[in-house]
Amino acid sequence: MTTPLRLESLEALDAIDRHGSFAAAAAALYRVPSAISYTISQLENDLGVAVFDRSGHRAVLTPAGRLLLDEGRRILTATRELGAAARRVADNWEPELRIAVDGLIPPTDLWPAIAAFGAEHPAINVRLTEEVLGGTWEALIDDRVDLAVGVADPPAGAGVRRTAYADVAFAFCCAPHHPLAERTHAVSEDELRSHRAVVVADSARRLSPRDAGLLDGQPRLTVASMASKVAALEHGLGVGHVPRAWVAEALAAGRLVEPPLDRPREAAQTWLLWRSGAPGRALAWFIRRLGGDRDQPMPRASQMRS
Amino acid sequence: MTTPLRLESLEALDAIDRHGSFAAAAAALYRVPSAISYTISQLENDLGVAVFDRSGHRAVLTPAGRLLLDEGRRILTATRELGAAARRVADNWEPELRIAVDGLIPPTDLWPAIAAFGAEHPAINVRLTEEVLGGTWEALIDDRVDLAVGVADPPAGAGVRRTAYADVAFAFCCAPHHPLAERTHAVSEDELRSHRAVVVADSARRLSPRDAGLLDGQPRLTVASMASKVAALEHGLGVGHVPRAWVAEALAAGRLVEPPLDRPREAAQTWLLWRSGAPGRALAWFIRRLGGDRDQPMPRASQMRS
DNA sequence: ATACTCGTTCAAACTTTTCGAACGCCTGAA
DNA sequence: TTCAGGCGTTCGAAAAGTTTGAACGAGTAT
Repeated sequence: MTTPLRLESLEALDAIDRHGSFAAAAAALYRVPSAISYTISQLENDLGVAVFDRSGHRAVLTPAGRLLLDEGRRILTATRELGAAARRVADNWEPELRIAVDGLIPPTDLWPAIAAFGAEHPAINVRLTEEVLGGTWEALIDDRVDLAVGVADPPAGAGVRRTAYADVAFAFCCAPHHPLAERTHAVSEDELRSHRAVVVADSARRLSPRDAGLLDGQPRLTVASMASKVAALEHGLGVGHVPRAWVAEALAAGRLVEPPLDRPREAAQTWLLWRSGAPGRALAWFIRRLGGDRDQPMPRASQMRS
Repeated sequence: MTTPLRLESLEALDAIDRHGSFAAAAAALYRVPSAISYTISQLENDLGVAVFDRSGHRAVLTPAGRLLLDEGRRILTATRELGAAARRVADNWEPELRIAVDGLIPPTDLWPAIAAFGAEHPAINVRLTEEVLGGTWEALIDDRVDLAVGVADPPAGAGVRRTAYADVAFAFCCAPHHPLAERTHAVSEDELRSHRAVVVADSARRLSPRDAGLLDGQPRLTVASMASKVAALEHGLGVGHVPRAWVAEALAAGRLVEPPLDRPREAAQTWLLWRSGAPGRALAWFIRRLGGDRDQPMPRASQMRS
């Protein structure tokens, strides 16, 4: 139940190794050599283990001493880091900020912000997850993430705040060797229904999954992520709407083409969402960086579009 | 340079959380409540952070306090474990024992010994690697492992001790659909030369690789491990000698067959090897368990069979 | 109301750590 | 070889830090 080791002993051990002698360590720690001697013999007493071999003239580490030095340094580092982390928490900085990016947004969109944050606050971890449709919202309200980026039609819900994020424009794509690729006049909804659609599965675990604007009766290929959807489209496995940012390069390179559509899909307004209540400073940093200042409360359910 | 945290503070924090109140923690630590109060306020002073919220009647952890408690417990555990590990090292127990098993020996051969060791000494790590031919020896003399198991023809070398390990009998195998499978009369060396041999690559990184008793001019398929060799033989990719223990099951199940051979390969004597010098107690444990007491010095080079 | 528990504060008793001086040992230069 | 200088230990005295017990105010359960 009692700690058989004092941090000061490890600190002395570290200083001795770092400076080469008891005397030099004493100087470095603003203490007198006998105090270091005392601290080390106290360590040896606590442990019942010889840390230095004093048979020669200069004290030299025993194998056990070596282990204490090496592992002890890890403990010292962890301890200092813990102190610093506690101070950050008290200062309202989260130890880790968890962000979910919706499949609508290419994760690369966030890299500049994350890089900038990392440069400013190297000690705060950022955990990025990718979610789809309802999964993004669910991750937020289940407290699995602190910030949701790029949610298209946030359901009504108390306790969530939001600010506008990007407008996402869609491209209707298929592979160049797909039957629809040669079309010069617009494709009707009826005609579309006979071609397999590639859709991304809702990543919600708990809430009922939502459809992503699908025409009924259309055959589907369901994949797990937007990246897989793009790959499936490129391989000619079907057709589908994809955020333009995901496929700009593939369209330019000719790996995908855009058949004209009778009723093109409208751009979607997407949002930045976070739970209301006092946000931590890391969260505030990201909200400000990604969303600017246009924070607004979630509308009541009656005001939501379905 | 100075540690802004005392282990006793973390211990007090842990006791408070564990027992529910300052008073109960004091009792558990055989101290008086005011001493606990003192220790905690010292922690708060060191850190400049409130650990408990005293606005209510009972003190309750702040978020920073929660972090200190959770992470502090890890530090306490690591510290205690370090003390114990140092004591073991001083007592000549290695913190980790590294064992190389030669490809001749199925790794499962060692599991009973490793399981027994783990039960006796749960705190000592065992690292098992698999090597082939010269690689096993090399791992030992390069100090990448402490013990080599199942080496067939150890080269002469100072500074290595040995004791006999298993005799390994070989089976000459091929797949049932291989041309040699139907043979009823013995296969000559000449004839053998026209069939592809599956051989295991020597895992030595530095020393010149050794051949594994191969007939010159025979086409080869070289694989990385005995397990791959068995798999290759089962798929009919060639023929080869395999330690009987590796293929007993495949032979019984008919996935491999044994064509009769003109000159069957003799069983090989294998050895347990370790560097001479005072062995740690974990090493001694394994030597005793795997090799019994028949430890004998390595013969001089002139006495070695090539 | 009352009795109880909680956590804090304070001065006094106590324990631990640091200091400085003295010592013995070894190394390297003269 | 001697000798100067550095190393690490020991010891008593001084300083610093911790623990104690009593007193207190504040909340809770009866």
